[in-house]
Amino acid sequence: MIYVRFSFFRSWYFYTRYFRVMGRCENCIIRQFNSLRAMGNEELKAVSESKTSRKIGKGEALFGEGEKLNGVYCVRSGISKLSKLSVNGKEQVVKFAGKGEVLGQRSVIVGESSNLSAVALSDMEVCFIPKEGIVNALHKNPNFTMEVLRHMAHDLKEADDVIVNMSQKTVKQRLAEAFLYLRNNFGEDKDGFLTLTLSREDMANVVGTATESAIRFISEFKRDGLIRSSGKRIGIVNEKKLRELATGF
Amino acid sequence: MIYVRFSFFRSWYFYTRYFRVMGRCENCIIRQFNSLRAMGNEELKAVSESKTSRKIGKGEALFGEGEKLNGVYCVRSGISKLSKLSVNGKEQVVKFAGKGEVLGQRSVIVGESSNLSAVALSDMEVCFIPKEGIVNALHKNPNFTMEVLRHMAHDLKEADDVIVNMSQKTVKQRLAEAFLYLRNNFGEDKDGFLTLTLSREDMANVVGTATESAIRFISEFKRDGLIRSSGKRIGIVNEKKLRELATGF
DNA sequence: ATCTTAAGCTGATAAATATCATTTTTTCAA
DNA sequence: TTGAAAAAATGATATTTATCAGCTTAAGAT
Repeated sequence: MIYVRFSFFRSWYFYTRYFRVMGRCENCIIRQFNSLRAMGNEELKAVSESKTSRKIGKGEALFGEGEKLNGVYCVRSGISKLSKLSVNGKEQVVKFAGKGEVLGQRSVIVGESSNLSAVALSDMEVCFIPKEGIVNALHKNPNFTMEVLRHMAHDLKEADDVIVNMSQKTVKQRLAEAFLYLRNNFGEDKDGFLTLTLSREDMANVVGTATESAIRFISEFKRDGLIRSSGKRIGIVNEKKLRELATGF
Repeated sequence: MIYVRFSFFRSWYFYTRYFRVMGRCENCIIRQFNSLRAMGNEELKAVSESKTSRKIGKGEALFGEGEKLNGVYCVRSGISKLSKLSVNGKEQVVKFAGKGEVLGQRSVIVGESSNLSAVALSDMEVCFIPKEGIVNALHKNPNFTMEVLRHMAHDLKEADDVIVNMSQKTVKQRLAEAFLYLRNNFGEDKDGFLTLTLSREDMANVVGTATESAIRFISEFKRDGLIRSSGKRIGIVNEKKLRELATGF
């Protein structure tokens, strides 16, 4: 008997460790940041019951390019990169997603497999929401659909901006912009370093350049007093100059 | 009396010439190609009554970057480029829109002014649909909203692909790809030339390079027998090789 | 038809960026 | 702590692309 209870306890522990039920969606603060806030009570209840929560370690993948998604991921904490691999093995980071963002929406909506891969850049807590709940709400709740549409419209505009930047700005300008973006979107810690710490390689893949080139410009920025660094961590020293550089004066 | 009738006739002629009522949306074939097909009868009737039709001459603008849009444009014929200007005056073409496509949707949905400008690359016939009809349908008809969402999801995926191409492919590769794209999407005429004829400058702005560079590669493609040209018109000669070039073998 | 202007083309050169090779530093596991 | 492996940094060089200048051809207006 004792053995049974012990075993039960162990499996319960295991369960909560790897598929933690973090509580009810209705009470989830994260929801306020994304389109799920437009869901009705009934829908939210259904989602809450079908969702599972997971922890993703730094470097682990949420899903890969070309993978068929059976639902979306709602980020509770941590940051993930969304990227695409080319034939020659080079990676391009298309977007970062942090707290409150929903990943995989696009694929679930059009019913295609994902065109991007999602990899955790820091330890993450995410909720997995099976697609049925989403698809159902999309067909029945115009407010929700509208909200999702608004988010997608926003993403599309951002993507257009990235295209223009890619074609019209130099690597140096894009790099400067990337640092400002990282600070605006993910903030900095108490020591004034960017919260999101990226490897030089990742940085290069955001900006769309060779790793060595990224490193060279980062060194140059340091020499010129635009940024400072401690290990991988990078701090913005002269925001004004960085901004001037990024916009081309 | 006769004078009155004559005058009436004249104004009617004027009206149909410049704001031609092309018929009822319910019967419009174009609708089959875009999200408007998901509209209900009532909604379609309202749209049909509020819409106006316009002709746009080659080179004229449908709307400019930063302009506040009071509705969307549905393309009946002709092709338009959607592009963005940078501070230094360089233009980047982000997308082409031909028959059946709806322009300005994104801006109307989020209620922002347009982030892109739309200029006719050939004479166009478009229907202008005031935003009220669209917004109304978006809030009341989940099917329509869903359809718009699907289109936007598709655009977003395409935009992501463009980002990756911009950062990972050479100008030559992107140019080869552009020719294939133009053939796939807008076809070729009876003589085997691409239907959509672009200036070298526009071509460069699609690919994201300097006009001279685009010209150089076009010359090279001609020398290598990949394409041929007659004036501005360009014909694809060796699709296989172009494709190999574009994908990097 | 011709004049004018814009577009297309080409060469020379400069600038930006990638690649390869090597060294230094950091990280992390034994 | 140390030693191996990964990441970062740097130099040398090659490649790609942009810029500038001049020249030719095509197109549109009078």
